[in-house]
Amino acid sequence: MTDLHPRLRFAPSPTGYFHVGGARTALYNWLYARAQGGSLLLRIDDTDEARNRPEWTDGIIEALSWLEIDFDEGPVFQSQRRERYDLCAQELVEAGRAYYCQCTREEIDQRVKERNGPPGYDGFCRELGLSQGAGRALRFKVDREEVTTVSDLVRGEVRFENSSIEDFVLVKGNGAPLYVLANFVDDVDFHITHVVRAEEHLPTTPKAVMLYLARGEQVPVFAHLPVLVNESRLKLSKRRDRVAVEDFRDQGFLPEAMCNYLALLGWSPGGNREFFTRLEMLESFSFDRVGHSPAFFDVVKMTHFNKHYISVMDPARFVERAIRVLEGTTWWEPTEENVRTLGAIAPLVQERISLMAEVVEMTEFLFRAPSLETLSAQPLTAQDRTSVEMTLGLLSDVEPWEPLEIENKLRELAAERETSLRKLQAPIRIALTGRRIGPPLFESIALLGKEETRARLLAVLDQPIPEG
RNA sequence: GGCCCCAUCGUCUAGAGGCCUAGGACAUCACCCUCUCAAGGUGGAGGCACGGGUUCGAAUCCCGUUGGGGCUGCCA
Repeated sequence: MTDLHPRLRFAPSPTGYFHVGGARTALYNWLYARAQGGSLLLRIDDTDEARNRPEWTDGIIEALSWLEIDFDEGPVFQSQRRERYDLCAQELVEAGRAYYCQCTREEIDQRVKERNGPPGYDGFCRELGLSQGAGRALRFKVDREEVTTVSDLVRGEVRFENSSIEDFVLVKGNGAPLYVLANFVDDVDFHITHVVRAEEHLPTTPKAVMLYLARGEQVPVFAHLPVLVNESRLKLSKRRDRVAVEDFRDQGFLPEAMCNYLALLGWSPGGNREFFTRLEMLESFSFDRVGHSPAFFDVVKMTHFNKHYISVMDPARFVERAIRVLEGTTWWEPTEENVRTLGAIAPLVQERISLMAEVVEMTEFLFRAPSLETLSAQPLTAQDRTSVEMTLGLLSDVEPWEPLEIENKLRELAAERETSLRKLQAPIRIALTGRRIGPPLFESIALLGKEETRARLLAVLDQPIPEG
């Protein structure tokens, strides 16, 4: 428990995509370890073979690296440490701290019903002296008279009456170790000093503490983080809620935005600032500033962080990322000219979008003309047609072909037609981009080039005039 | 049911007895700016769950109530 060199671990269970709650836990572990000059271990808690899959492990590791959460050691796989758990179990039996039990779930429930008492195991096999055998689970002998205290950096001392804790299972009937046992053995073997995890683990923590005490090991310090909840204030669940880090990444969330948002979900450095670099978070992080109540995972607010980080991103890096997004379309060709065009429009796009995926709809018009369907879905009024026709005539005189010149011409036209630039630009934008919103029009026209602009304006005039 | 945790605007939070007529951010509404959108500016609405204490003084401390959540698995 020496604070000079704390040792922490993040121990996800590979039962699905990487959960944002897991990401938050990993981040807090990382923040504390780095802030204290300690070390961080990655452990894969894959003791439940029925629910784990190797590809999930790969996904978790990949997502962690994407979030720039790095580890000093690991990954360590619990599935490969079976003999350590078996040995510990055996020693617990020899020391009289654990015993084999052959009760089935049905039998236990039946007895609960008969005695009409509290649910849970009643210690039926405690004094039977059963030996190891097929179908027999190993249970820890809880000292009913004692009180177990958990020292938590977030919540202080939490007391549990042992009488409220049943003789819990350490090893399954098929010989497979359970979380409490494997977790304890590993944390001891790897000299873990600080256990940082979500609050849902708090009720089982006294079981771990009992194991430490029974084996005469130094009990680590715990830090239980508030759970993340959905809009119904229920714990975020993989089944019900949108929680996969991979999904957010694919949609165009930036790792720095996610980390910044997640850091502030349950922790606050105080004051009114909300944007923090990793270094700044690290400098002010501490568990005594972690909140105690469940926090709503708000994608809308995270999107706000994302928009900010996109807008301040290094332009070259933005273009790089934008290209990766465009590579997912059918029409993007990575020619030198296209990359140059993208680079030119990039700053205007960068300050507008919230998600990287929006690059597609913001830039598509530069690489291909709007389809006939798109145009016919937004028919021009007679007035708009005249505007487009006049624009067409005007634009051939523009020299040089620069945004400012184009703007001046269109302003003149608006004045001439006694309309606002606002109204004038609308049909032109539709004709050129097929959309009502997009990057600033004059820059867009300039980038499109005189010929392409003319061609698209002519194309829209070719559209049939709607009835009425 | 039992055990544990928690409780400030819709949301995330600041607040560690007087600085609070409770601050910020997201979301929301109005207005301004404006070639669309975005950004920006100004302003508005919106909260200390309730009841008792303690104290000269409580969002802050204590107790209770209510409410919410977590766990209650031979999952993690």
